[in-house]
Amino acid sequence: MAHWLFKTEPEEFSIADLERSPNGVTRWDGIRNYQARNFIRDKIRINDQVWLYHSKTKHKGISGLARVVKEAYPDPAQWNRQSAYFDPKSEVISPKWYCVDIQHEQTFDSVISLEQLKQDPELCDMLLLKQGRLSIQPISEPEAKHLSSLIA
DNA sequence: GCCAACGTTGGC
DNA sequence: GCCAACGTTGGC
Repeated sequence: MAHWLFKTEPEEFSIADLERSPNGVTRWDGIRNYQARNFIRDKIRINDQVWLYHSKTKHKGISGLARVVKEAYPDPAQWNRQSAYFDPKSEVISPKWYCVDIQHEQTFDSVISLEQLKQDPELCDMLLLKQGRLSIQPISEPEAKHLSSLIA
C-alpha cells in the first residue's frame, strides 16, 4: 500500500465535503497536470492511503485521511463542454486525463499544519515543501509512519 | 493582492 | 527542439 498527498482548496472541496459525499466517496477529477496525471494513471492503486492537504486557506495543513476505492479511469469532465475541465484536444480513443475515486476515512480534529510539517525534522523534506505546485504527490513510507504517529 | 516558482504554449 | 511569453499555483 502506497501513500499519497492530494491537495485541495477547501473553498472548492474540503475534507468535510468528502465526508458528506454519498458513502464518503468522491471522484477526484480535474487533474490537468502531466506529472500528477502520471501518478494517477500509473502508480495509484486501490486501497492506497490518501492524506488530504488543504491549501490556500487560513488553516493550511493535512486535514484528514481517505482511501483509494477505484483505480484510474478516464476523467469524464475532459469531454464535457460544460465543464471547466473540458479539453478539446482529448479524444475518446486516447484519453489525456484520468481520475480516481477516494473514500473518506477520517477527519482530524485539527489539521497537521504546514508550519508543523516544516518544523518537524522527519517531515521537512516532504515533496510538499519542495515542489509546491504538484497537486498529487507521493509520501514516503517513513513520512507516512511519522504522520500516523502524530494523529494516533 | 503580490509575486516567486514553475508548467505550458507556440513561434521560429 | 529551443526559449520567450504567458498562465497558474499557492504561501505570504
